[in-house]
Amino acid sequence: MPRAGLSAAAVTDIAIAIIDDEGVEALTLTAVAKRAGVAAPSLYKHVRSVADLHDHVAAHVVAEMRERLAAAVMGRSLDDATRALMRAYRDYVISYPNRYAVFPQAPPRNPDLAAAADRLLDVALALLRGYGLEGTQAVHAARCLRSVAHGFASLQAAGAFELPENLDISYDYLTGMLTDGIARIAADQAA
Amino acid sequence: MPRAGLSAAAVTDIAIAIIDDEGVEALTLTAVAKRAGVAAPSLYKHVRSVADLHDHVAAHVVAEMRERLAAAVMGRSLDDATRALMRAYRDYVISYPNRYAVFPQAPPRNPDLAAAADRLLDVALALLRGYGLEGTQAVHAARCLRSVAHGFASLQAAGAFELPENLDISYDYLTGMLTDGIARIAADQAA
DNA sequence: GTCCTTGGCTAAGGATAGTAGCTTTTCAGC
DNA sequence: GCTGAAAAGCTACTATCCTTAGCCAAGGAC
Repeated sequence: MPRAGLSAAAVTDIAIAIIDDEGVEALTLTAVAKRAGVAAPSLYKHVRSVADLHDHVAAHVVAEMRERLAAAVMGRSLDDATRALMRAYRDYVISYPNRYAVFPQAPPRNPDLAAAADRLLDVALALLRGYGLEGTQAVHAARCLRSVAHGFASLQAAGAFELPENLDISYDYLTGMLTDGIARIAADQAA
Repeated sequence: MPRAGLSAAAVTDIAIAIIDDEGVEALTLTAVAKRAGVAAPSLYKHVRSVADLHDHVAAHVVAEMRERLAAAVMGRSLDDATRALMRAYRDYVISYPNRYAVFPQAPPRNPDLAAAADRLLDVALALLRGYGLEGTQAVHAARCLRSVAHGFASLQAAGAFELPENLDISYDYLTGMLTDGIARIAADQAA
């Protein structure tokens, strides 16, 4: 039995490839094993469980998204940065429609995943700090930002928007709501 | 073997009870059969498959939500109605946190479920018509409404908002963004 | 060259969805 | 009331998936 040269990272990569090709519901240990050219139980040398594999994939997705969002806001500020962040968020979903399904919604109990999520949140908080938002008001603004971005992204990833009307325009309206709303929250903070 | 007196509706009710009690991931035919006091294969007399059962539950949830939203906007118009709709949307999630997880995001292929979803959409479209929104602009506005309401609701249902900051305030900001945004879309339509 | 860690394997067990085919209940129609 | 058929149960079985247990070979450290 020649070694397949697997590793935790390689298994995660295969899992992501499966998700991209066949959707998140196709991600089973059997499917991973088949692609890796290995018997299913062998995967347990690299992965604790299927849930653990899911967490690894999610951590990868969150980190990848954080990179993109951070790059997008880099060198920008205020509404310009907010628009860039929203654009990057949606671009990610368009690039990898199936990956967004593993994006964690509940606060993750897996520490690595939680750390990745925190680093993603930091990007948003840095953006909001540019508006002078701190503390309580920053929390409200972050919740709004997250709700809007996630709401649209999850619906788009799920294929909810069927009508022929231009999605870019819809998203521009949504982005405009958000920038105006953040300005409002910042004004309340100043008051 | 005395009859248990099951029916498709009774099975759906049991499924909903399981979701309420234990979450959507606990909904299995075995669990339903146990509560119904029946062997698992017997359920196939009332249900086509587990996916079919899911669709029935989803149709129930969508119809229930439509009733609540329709009642909330009744007798109101414009921003007053929008605020009432948003409030009712969130109240539903608070009432039945586990049920929202079966809310269909992708356009359902099950005809009954699709019909229920259409009737829910009608409530939103009627609301938007009050703003003078029709056609393309109504589509954009409906997408915004849906994204915001769904984004916040799905995150809240998943338990995403952990911080002690008052959620009502966050949601009020979000609602304010939406009413302002709809006004903007309506203004663009008038232009 | 030997030894130990590592990464494979097969075998097996438990949960779940679903099918096949049988039996009993129930009830409509006579 | 009897009868016959549809409806609603059942057991037995298969397939898929996750997971554990325990064995064996590969391959590097010394």
